[in-house]
Amino acid sequence: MSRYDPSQIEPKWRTAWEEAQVFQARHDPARPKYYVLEMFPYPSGRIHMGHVRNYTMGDVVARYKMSCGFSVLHPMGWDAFGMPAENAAMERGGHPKDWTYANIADMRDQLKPLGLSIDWSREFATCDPEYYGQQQAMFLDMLDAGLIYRKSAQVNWDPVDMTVLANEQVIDGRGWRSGALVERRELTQWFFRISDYSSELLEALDGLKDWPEKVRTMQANWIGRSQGLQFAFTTVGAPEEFDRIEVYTTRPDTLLGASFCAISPDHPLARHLERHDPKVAEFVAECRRIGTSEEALEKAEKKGLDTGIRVLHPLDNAWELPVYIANFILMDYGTGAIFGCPAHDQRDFDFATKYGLPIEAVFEAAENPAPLTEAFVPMKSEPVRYVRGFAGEAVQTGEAAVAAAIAFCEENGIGRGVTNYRLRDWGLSRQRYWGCPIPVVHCPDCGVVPEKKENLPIRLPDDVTFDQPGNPLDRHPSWRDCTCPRCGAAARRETDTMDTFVDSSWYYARFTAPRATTPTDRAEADYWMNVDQYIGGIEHAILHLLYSRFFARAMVKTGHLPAKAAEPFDALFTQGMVTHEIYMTRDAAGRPVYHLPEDVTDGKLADGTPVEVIPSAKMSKSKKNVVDPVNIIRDFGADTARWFMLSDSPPERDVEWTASGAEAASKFLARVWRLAHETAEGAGGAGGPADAALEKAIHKGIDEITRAIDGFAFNKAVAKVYELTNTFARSDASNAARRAAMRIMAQLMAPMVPHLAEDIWTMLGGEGLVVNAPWPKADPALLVEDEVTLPIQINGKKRGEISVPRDMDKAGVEAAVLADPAVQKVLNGAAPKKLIVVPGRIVNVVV
RNA sequence: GCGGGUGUGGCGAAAUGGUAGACGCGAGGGACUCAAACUCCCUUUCCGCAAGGAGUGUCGGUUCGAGUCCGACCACCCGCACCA
Repeated sequence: MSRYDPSQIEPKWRTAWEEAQVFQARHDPARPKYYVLEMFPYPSGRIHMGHVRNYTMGDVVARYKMSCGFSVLHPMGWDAFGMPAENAAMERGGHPKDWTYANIADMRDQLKPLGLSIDWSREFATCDPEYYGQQQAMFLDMLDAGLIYRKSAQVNWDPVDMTVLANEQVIDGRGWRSGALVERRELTQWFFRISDYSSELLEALDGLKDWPEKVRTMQANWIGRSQGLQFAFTTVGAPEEFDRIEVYTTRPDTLLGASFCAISPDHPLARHLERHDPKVAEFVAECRRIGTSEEALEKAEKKGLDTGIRVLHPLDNAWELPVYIANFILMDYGTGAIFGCPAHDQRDFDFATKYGLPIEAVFEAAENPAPLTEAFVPMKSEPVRYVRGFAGEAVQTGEAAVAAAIAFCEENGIGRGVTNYRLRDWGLSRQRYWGCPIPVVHCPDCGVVPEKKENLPIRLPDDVTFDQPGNPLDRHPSWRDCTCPRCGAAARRETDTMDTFVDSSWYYARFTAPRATTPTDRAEADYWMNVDQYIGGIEHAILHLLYSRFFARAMVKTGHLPAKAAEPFDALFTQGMVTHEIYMTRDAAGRPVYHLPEDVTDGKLADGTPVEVIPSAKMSKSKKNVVDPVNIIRDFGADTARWFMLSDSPPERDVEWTASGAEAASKFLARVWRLAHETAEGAGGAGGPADAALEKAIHKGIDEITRAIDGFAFNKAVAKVYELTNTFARSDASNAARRAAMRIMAQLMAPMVPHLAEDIWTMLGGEGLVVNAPWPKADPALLVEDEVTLPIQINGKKRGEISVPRDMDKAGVEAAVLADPAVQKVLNGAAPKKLIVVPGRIVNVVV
């Protein structure tokens, strides 16, 4: 064989790796460990380019660390519970279990040809009873530890399909299948007490040095710590038991700008009024139709209803404010009631304008105050002049004024300073079949009773159908009926299952001992935790990563993880999406028709119809801008797919898939293979100084590529490999020097294109498998240059350059610069105003 | 609406506050070939014949020097608690 043929090479090396069991993670106390984890996939049935990119990046890290002498854990599993399986069962028939396991088998078959360094012996799916049974055991421990409780919460209810809808299933306030107007309903549901950990989860973010700053910022904002004042309004004309309304404010300094009090439609007072006043009932019902997502509430038009009730201003009892029920007040945040200060909050300003309420400025700009045409909301750190202040200086910052206002209110018995968090408890109940059953029983005598651990796993029944609306567990003839684990009386099993975020909140821990008969194995967790490098999409920046951080703490508390694993992910990397152009034509009615990239050549369909090209967007089935990795691997090989996914774009940014880019990647790999082949056949030049130059280039390459991989700059590593290859191809080095150089190139490329690297390694007489070869080390002596080129700037613009010895002192450089003809011409005999010499970098002459 | 991010040639991009455009794609020219494919070599930010000038989303600022730092704005992307 004398040409690069991935279809021959790739299966051969995968077999070799498998036979040598090189990817099996070994608990070896003598060696340092390294745990690389990519976010596990949902088994949709097809892998996509996003998977290829994600898993290739993880594979580069895993293989590189392996070469550096670490005992590497690089596992793979399946986030296998969730709605799509039930939707498939409803739409196409069949069983979610069959659908899911068939998808897993398909995806595993598609993934394996990529040649990932995965320890497949640790594979599991979250829908395996062996996995979710252990999750149930932890649920019981966490329930026992007071980390889980029940309370009433709201869900989206589809009155036609008689089912609970996910937020994504609510489109413009209507159910996605039925089209019926969605209502809010209350159900008693299970919750994790994540909010007990608010301050800890917030403060521990500072320790996550190897997480992206943006993710830590997003989490900090999500947790949302605020300092404020809680106080009570005394009511006038309110029903009995509602003589006070507790409110929370982060701006107590604006108390004298209050013009109304607003309560949530779910506030107890609103609920009370709803039962007696049809107008309130109608308004509250309208509010509930907005849905449960914060996004929908925030985007909805701000509306309120005057209840007729009044409250007394706490600083002036002669001053009454109206009480509104307002659709934008969240019951979950603070006390579910606020006072509105229209002058200094845009939403309150809009509300006051709409309902004709007074707008009184509390403070104005310290300089050049302007009349209010919109809310005046300066930074809290900016000093302003208080015209209706009641505590602190007349001119002070918002921060100082808030502190002074809280102190004043505490001294005068008006209220107290409190710390509040935006983070709400994590509702884990789902009214669905395809999830982990919550292991409790409802007994008429004993109430809610935890299942006994020896009865776990509580398995999902297989004999269910999806031809009727609602949760099949609710109407299962026998599964739901059981006996009380405490008194033995007839009882009902809990039919809610767990949020799939629970499944993904501890899978990383399970990988350390996937077959253990307890959730984790202490010795294995001690050795392998924490995850040294976690890789996944930025879309998981908040929920999945925050829930996992909480769950690890809950596992520590219940003895399932060592204390060191409270923060489970030491380093996090968030990779960008894979995008592609969109090809579109229009049908007779003018509606868009999308076309697969493989059906488009040179901007035309097979029949010659030109297509409209829409700029790249995230690959999605609906826009048909998808490229199937299976086809790419079949046509070009896995190494080409891997190489292209790593080249061009920085890993954290989106990468555009282009057919020409894939071809170029393939051509380049063929070129490297050819150069290696020629070298193996004895090709070589004169040698001599060329040998030394090539050796120097190789060591520079080792240095640069190693640093690029360490820094997650795979695109730069690829660029350096190109450079090195160009140098190699042009070199006049002897065959011996070329052989040595090419072996090192094989090692440097091995994490990225492992099959090709093995082939080259063997071709050039490398010992054993390149995957087992230790990472090459750059010789520092070969990295230094004797001469440096210094650009000369005149007034900041580059006007020339000089070459000087590397260690020339400043005075020498200055003299050389002043002697430069271009500089002399500009100076025209005069002395420069300033001469800036940055050693080894640049010279700037200011004239 | 709120929170976070991104923006540099025809395209993907590179650049510890120090030569803007490394490397690759595409395009153009050439060599090889009967011809083509493959391969190899050269050119390629824009304006300009050139000298030279302009240029990193827009506007302003700090600095000897700004793609990089600061402020305002625009566009797009991610998240918003039951998609995973």
